[in-house]
Amino acid sequence: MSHFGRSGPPDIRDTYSLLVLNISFRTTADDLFPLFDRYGKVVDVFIPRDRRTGESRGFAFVRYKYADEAQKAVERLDGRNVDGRNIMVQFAKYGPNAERIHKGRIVEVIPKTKGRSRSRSPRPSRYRDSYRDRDQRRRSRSRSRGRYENDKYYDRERDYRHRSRSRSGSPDYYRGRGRDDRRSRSVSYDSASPVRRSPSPGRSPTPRRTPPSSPEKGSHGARSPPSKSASPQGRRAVSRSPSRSSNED
DNA sequence: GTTGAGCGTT
Repeated sequence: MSHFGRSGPPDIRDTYSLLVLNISFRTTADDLFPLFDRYGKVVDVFIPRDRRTGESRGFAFVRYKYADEAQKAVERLDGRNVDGRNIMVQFAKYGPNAERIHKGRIVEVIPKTKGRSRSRSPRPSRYRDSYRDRDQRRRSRSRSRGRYENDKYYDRERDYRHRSRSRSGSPDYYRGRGRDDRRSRSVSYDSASPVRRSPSPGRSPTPRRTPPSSPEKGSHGARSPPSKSASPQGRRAVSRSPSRSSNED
């Protein structure tokens, strides 16, 4: 537990980040710290976890104080069996802000001023793209892909749950969960109950009161002629097409 | 309770 609460990134300016992949989902930073600390001075160990479930994503970041120790840890811990899983230790390739990292050390990709114009600050607009890329990869990580080898089953089940909720066709279940969590912020992660929100019977998302246009309005002076005066067959044959009559409900 | 390519937090 190196950072739980409000301890952000300590200092990565003089540290070397190692990426540990293929770790168990229940492996915590405390389990990796003593293991990596054996080979050098570990500044901090961070394991990205899911914001919804809070579980580990299966990889961790270990920051060493010196590069030689980090290199040693990579060669020594790479391929080690941790918690029954063969972990893969390697130098981090990208930084927290998607900076280029060489040998675990952050090498700024900013163009060299070389006395050209030191006052000019580069404005890398890659923040947007980098975060977008991360989100896409993150949501692509589904915990159920091998089980649903048949896409039709997966799609059918997904549609079954969202058939009446939202037909926006979002291929992600994050939408529904995100909205549901957003609407009830008082719920905590550990206190999250799997209970579904009670369906609102009086749910009327589109309270359209007056129609935007009435073709019959102004023609006869009355938009709703008496039923006994006008037969439904006559109205349907005039204003409604037989093919679109099924849409009326 | 499940899963398994990849690159990170106040």
